[in-house]
Amino acid sequence: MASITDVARLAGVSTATVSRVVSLAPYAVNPATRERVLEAARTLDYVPNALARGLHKSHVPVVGVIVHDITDPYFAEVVRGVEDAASVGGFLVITCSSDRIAEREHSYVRLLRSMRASTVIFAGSGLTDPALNAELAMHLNAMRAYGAAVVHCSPHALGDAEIGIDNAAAMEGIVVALANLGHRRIAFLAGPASLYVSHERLEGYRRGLAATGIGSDPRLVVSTGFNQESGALGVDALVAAGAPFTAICAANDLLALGAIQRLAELGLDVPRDVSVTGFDDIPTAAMASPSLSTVQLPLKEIGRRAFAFAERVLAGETPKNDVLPTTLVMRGSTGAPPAEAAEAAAIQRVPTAVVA
Amino acid sequence: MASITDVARLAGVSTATVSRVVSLAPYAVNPATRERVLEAARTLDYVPNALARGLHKSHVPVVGVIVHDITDPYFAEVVRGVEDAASVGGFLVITCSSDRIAEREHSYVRLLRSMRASTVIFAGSGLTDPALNAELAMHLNAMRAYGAAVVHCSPHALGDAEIGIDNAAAMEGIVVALANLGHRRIAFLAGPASLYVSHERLEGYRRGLAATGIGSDPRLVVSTGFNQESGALGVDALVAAGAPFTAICAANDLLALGAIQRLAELGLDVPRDVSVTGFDDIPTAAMASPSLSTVQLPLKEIGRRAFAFAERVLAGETPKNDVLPTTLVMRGSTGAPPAEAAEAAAIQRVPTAVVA
DNA sequence: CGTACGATAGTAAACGCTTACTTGCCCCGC
DNA sequence: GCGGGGCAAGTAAGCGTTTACTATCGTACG
Repeated sequence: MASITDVARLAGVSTATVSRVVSLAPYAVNPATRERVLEAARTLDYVPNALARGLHKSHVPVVGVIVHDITDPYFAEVVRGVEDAASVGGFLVITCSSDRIAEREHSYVRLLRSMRASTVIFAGSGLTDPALNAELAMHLNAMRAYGAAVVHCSPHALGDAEIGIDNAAAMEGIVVALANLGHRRIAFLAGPASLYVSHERLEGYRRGLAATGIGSDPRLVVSTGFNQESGALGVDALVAAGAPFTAICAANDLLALGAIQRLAELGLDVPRDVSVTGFDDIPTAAMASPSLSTVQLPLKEIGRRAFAFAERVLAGETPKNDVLPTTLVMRGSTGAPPAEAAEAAAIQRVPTAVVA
Repeated sequence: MASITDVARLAGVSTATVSRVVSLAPYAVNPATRERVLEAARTLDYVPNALARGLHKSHVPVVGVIVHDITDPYFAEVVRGVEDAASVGGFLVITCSSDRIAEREHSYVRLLRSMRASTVIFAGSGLTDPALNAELAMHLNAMRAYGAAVVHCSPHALGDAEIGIDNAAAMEGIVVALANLGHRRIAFLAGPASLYVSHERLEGYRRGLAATGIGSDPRLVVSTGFNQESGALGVDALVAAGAPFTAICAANDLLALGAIQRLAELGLDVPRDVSVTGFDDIPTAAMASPSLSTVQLPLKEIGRRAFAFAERVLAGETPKNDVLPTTLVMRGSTGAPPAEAAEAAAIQRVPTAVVA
C-alpha cells in the first residue's frame, strides 16, 4: 500500500506537494510538477488514506442514515435518495436499522460519532423516549462540535423535521376524500404511539373528521405497529371493538396492505364492502391488488434534499427547513360505501367470519 | 471533544493506560485504576476516535456492501442480514447502489478502499465487464493487503460465491415443477446478459428442459433487465416472437411480477391462461395477487453468513465456501396449462390484444 | 542596483490512538 | 541480603495527511 511518502519520493517532491495535487487544494502547483505527481500516483496505485485525512480534518465524508428498517420500502427509497445525492460528492452512506429500539438507535449514533461521520440523517420518526433523547442530544451536540450536520426527515423530540412533509394535512386530505366518497364511519389504524409521526397522522385524521362534520368514535381508532402484520391485527382489533365502519384509514401503506389481506380472509371485499387507504405510496402500493389509494410522498427526493441540506450546513450556511408537497392518489382500494342494507350485511358478516 | 489525553489527565494516568482500558486490550490494569479511567471517560463524555484507531490498525470496523439497488427488496434483505450480524461486533454497514454500472461499482470500491473498510461484500452478481474486473481486482488486492476481507454472494468474474446458492439447480427445479404441471412450452425471461447470475439461471432453465425432455425453442428465451418494467417488456417480446407458450419462467421475482401485470393488461389470466414463476421470493411475492410461485432464497441468512465469513477471514482463518439451500414454493401463479383448445384460443387472443 | 513580491516548493507540527520497550516496585527464595 | 520475576504504569515512536510557516528564485519596480 503506497502512501503519500512513496509518491513524493517517486516524483521527487515533498509530501506537501503531493498532498496539494491529490487533494485538489487551492494552491498553485507548477503544471509540470503536478503531472509528475499524478504519474507517480498512478504508477504506485496510490489511493489516499481517508482516515488520516479525516483525522486531520476532524471528520470523514460519510453520512449515516438512521432508519427503522432498511427492508421497509419507505426507508429504502429515502436511503437511495441520500445515496444518489451523496455519491456525487464522494460521500459514503452508512445505513443503520434501529428497529425503533432506543438502545440500538443510540448505539448507532455513538458509532457514527466515533467514526467522525460528517452527517447523520434521521430518516424515520423520532422515538418518544426521554432517556434516549437525552443521550442522543449529547452525541449530536458532540458531533456538531466537530463540524457534523444533523438532519431529520420526520418530527422528533427536539422539533420539526428540517426536510419533511405535512403529515397532518396530508392525512386530513385523505380522510376528507373518503368522506366525499360518502363514508361516515372511518376507522384509523394509528401506528405505534411511540413515534412522533403517528401523533401527527392521528391529528390529521381527527382534523379530517372535524372538517367534514363526522363525530369521532374512540372504538374506531386502534394503535398498531407499522408493518403488514400489524395491519391484519388492527383489523381484528377493529372487528373486536364492535363499532361498524365502511372505511379504514391506515397510518402507512404496509398497515393498509396488511388490512386488505385480513379483510379478504374475513370474506370482505375491498373496496365493495370496505374502502382502505394507506400513506407513503411505497412501490408495492400501486401493484397490489386492489391497488392502494394513498398519499404519495417524494421519498427519494426527501433523501436527496436531506443530504443537500447537510451539505449546506457543512459549508457553513444555515439553510431553511423544507416542507415537501404530497399528493393524494386514489386507486382501486377505495369506493363508495355499500348501500345502507349492504352495509349492515357486511358488518353482520364479520363476527361469523371471525368465528370460522 | 475530549480526547484520550484529556481522560488521561483527569484520571491522573498516562494515555497508554487509558487506551488499555477503553480499548479492552488484553493487558493487566489495576481494577482501581481502571475504574478511575472509566469514571473520567464518563465525565468527559469521551468517545474514542475510530479514525485514529483505524489509522494505526490499518482498517476500521466498517463493512461495505455493494448492491445493485438498495430499493430492490432482494438487496434490502441481504443488507439487513449483514447489518444484523455486523452490528453485534460494532461494525457499521455502508451500502453502495451501483445500478449495475461498472463505473459506479468501481468508484464505490475505491472509496471503500480509501476509507480502509475492513470488508467488502458483493451482494449482487458480478458484471461481465473485463475492464471493470481488472480495476476491481487491483483494488481488492490492495484491500486484502491491508487486511480486509472480500466476500461475494453471487458468481463473479473470479469464480464462485463464497456464500451463495445453486442458481442452476434451483432454476432447474422450478422448470421441472412446471413440466410436472403439464407445461411443455415454457418461456424464459432471462435477465441481463451482463450478469453472471443470469447465465447460471439460464443454464438451470436449459437443464430443466433437458431433464424433462422438452426441446428448447430460442424464440422462448428473451434477454431482459431485472426489474418489473423489464418483465412487462419481456412479455411483449415473447408475444412478438410469435411462439406459443403456456408458462413463463422469470429469472427473478420482479420480472415475474411485471410479466403478470402485463399479461393481465393483455387480457390473459394467470394462472388459467399462463403460469408464471419467479425467483428469490422477495416479500412482495407472497402478497401479490395471484401470489407468486417462486424459489425462496434465505436472503437475510446470506447476508449474515457473508459477514460471518468475513469475520473469520479477518480473524486469520480460511473459512470454507458455503452453498445455502433454496426451497421451491408453489403458490397461486402456477397451475395446469389450459386444455388444447383453450390454449389455442389464448394464444390467438394475444395479437389482438397487442394491437388494441 | 537594492528590494519587495509572486510563484513554487519544502519543513515540520499536529490530529488521536496503539503498542513495543522501559521503568519502578514489591516479594520470594536461596 | 540480594538477584530475579511479575505486575502496573509510563515513554515515545509511529500511522498518513494537511497546512501554517519558511525558503528560494526571479523579476519588476523605484
